[in-house]
Amino acid sequence: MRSMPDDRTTRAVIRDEALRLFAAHGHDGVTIRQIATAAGVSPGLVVHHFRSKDNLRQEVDQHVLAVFEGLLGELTTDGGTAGLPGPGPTAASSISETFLRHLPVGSPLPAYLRMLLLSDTDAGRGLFRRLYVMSCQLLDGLADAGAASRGRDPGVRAALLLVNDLSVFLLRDQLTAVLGVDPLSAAGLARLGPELLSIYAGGLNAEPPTPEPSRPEPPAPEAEGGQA
Amino acid sequence: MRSMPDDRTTRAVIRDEALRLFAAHGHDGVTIRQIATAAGVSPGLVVHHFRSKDNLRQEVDQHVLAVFEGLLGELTTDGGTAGLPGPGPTAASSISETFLRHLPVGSPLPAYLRMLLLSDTDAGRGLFRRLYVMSCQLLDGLADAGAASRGRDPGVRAALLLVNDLSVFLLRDQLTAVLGVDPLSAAGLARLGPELLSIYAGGLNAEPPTPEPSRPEPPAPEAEGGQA
DNA sequence: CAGCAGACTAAACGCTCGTTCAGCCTCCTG
DNA sequence: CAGGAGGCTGAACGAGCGTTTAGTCTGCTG
Repeated sequence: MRSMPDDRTTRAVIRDEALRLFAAHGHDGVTIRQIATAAGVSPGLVVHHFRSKDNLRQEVDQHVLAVFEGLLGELTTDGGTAGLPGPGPTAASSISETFLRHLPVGSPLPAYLRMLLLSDTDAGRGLFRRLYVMSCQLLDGLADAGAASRGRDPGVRAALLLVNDLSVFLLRDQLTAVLGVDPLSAAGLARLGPELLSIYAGGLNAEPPTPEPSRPEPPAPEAEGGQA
Repeated sequence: MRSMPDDRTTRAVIRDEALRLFAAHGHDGVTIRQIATAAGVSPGLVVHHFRSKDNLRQEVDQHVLAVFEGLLGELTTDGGTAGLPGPGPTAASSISETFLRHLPVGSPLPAYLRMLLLSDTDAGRGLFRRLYVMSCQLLDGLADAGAASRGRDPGVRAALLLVNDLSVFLLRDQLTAVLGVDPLSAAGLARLGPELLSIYAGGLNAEPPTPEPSRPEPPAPEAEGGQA
């Protein structure tokens, strides 16, 4: 090893490149040879460090879930609604948003978690269950604080709040193409947040505070459409 | 051809089996040999009828989208909110629900559309754009009827309503595992619908009409209990 | 200095993939 | 009845896959 540009071991480099590629193309869409090339090593070395491709997949899964849990720990010790000056319901819509704010911008972690959630694996089901429990606790907290009602069926309401939050996450690219702005970027959140907040605060019939009676515009959603 | 159990041509049988398998496992998760076996023919015949696997994929895509458009035509001529006696906002939450009611129960079409939406292909992007335009028109109609407000940013509000509707669709299996009932079955809709309607009608703070102040239930969603 | 352990590579194995090819059988037509 | 067209099969090809193996290099240790 003549020159090591970073302080990660070769094993960690392979793991990180596998993470990045898995996140982008899914577990089955990536070959050991691609991972090896991305990490700058030979395919044999990947198998030398991790016993097999399936074992590498499991190890990356565990690593991602561990980082995720660690991040969750930070967020709860910080205080769930810290940093947001708005009223209660904000927290309900910020599970993924708060999560993203604590990650480097180019991190492959969100995409990996998205892939896991959609992957029909035990890891994905466990992750969703984890998020569901969190959503239940969050709704319970909001209800105790008087910021929200538990509704007729609290378990269902918590599930709805969760999947609605995740939908922006899962359809991020599609929304970007249609709205002209990444919904999870700062600019996107500035546009999406108030609208979602308005619905959660007063339902679909509540009137918008700012007097701008512009119509919805079905056509011309193309890139960077500078609409209202 | 000694005995043909149905009136479809062999070509149509291959196409339908490809549709079913693609819907379940994605385009890259299915081999020509699997499709051939499912259709009861040899792999060579699949290539004989469709020039290549990629061409078969495109043809199945087109077929699915054509059926989808046909169904959309039926729904709009039937009248958008027909069959639903509830108030206005019902229609906003029933794009996928109304859609599903017009399909045979075991139809692979929903799963195929889900896969397309998540597939990062031109077909998927076109489908989402189509749904977005529909959502914009639907919000516009609701607003004209006084059933909903266009909000501060109608384009964003329409997008949010769409992705929230789609989220139940995309996470159907995960919700089934957690709630113990398929959210898109009749029983599931009976549980989910009122809750969503309540949020859309009055926001998160509106009190439920039935006096059942039970707590949200984080534990015991279905089979085996929660982890760390 | 001898030798062992571990990081690492290059080559090759067996397998499955999409695709091709030669040929059979069964109609339909002249 | 001759003959061509098309549905259809089984075998085979080349490429790429995950994995195995043999062997090289390097640094540590006795």
